Amino acid sequence: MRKPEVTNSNTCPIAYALGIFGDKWSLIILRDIFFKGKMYFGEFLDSPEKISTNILASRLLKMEAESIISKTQDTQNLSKYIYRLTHKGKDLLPVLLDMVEWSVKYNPQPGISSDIIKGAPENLLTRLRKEREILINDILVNMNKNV
Amino acid sequence: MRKPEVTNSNTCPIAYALGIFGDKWSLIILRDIFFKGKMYFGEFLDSPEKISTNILASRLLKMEAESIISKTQDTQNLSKYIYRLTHKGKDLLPVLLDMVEWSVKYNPQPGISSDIIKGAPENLLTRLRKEREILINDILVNMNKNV
DNA sequence: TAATACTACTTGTATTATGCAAGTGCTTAT
DNA sequence: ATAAGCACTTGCATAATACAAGTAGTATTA
Repeated sequence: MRKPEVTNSNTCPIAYALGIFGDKWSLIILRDIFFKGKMYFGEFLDSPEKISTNILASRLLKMEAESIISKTQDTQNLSKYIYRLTHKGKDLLPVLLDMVEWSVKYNPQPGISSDIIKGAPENLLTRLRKEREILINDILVNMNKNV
Repeated sequence: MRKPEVTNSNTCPIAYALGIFGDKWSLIILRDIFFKGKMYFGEFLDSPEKISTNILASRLLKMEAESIISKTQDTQNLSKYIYRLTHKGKDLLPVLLDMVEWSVKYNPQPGISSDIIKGAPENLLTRLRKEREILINDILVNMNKNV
């Protein structure tokens, strides 16, 4: 991987955002953190999309460099590292939720992504539309509770 | 380019969305349609991001195949084609707006993306938060008025 | 305490996607 | 009739990704 591109602060907002997380794998990782509560390198490898180790490493590095996630050593097991969302990263949840809402509307046979929102799969769409703030709070609160 | 991957209807909503528009160039094109009012192949080539013709052609084809955009011949000039958003495509505006909102918050020196929203650059953030529905309507209404 | 396994990576190579320059075919203006 | 505009396509060099294997530090097991 080459040196992570320094954020171009002179581009338009969309281009700025795309330069940071506008690729498939970064968003898959963010999904796993938000909706699946994942924190470890090995957990990200388990996703059905099958990200490879070098790409995962490069994306984690880039998102850490962009202050979207933080990396800390696991005090319970020093060979593991914990990846968490920063505030800047948590603020990306609306983007992900809009994608979910759009997909639920247009994908004929959607699987449920929000595994972390237990017991509320069928009314997800309703909550996305009418209880957005509450839903966002629920996800953020449940995220790091080792579901 | 290889045959556009058939939409996998069994994936999670995020993966479904990413499979359709989850790459830099598709979203740049959508930005140009939503915020710059672009409609022609040649107009998309003019963006500062400098998309190349083969990539532009492949993305337009894919988004057309996914019913995000439609392609019609320009009756005023038969050598030109007009690309417009379908309803499915217009429903992606919230995703783009969330990206703008996030970028405006975290990019120290943002350029203004919403060229189409004239006379309201400084209170964009306010509108994004408090008048979202009105803003969405404004953008969609102004989009195809050859600004 | 030595050997095995776990965890987070890195490295090398084949494959795929992208960037760039040039060309093609149809339409329109001169 | 000729040239210019427009939307592509094609060929090739370069860059990104996928896949398999290897490495180094920590933890577990015998």
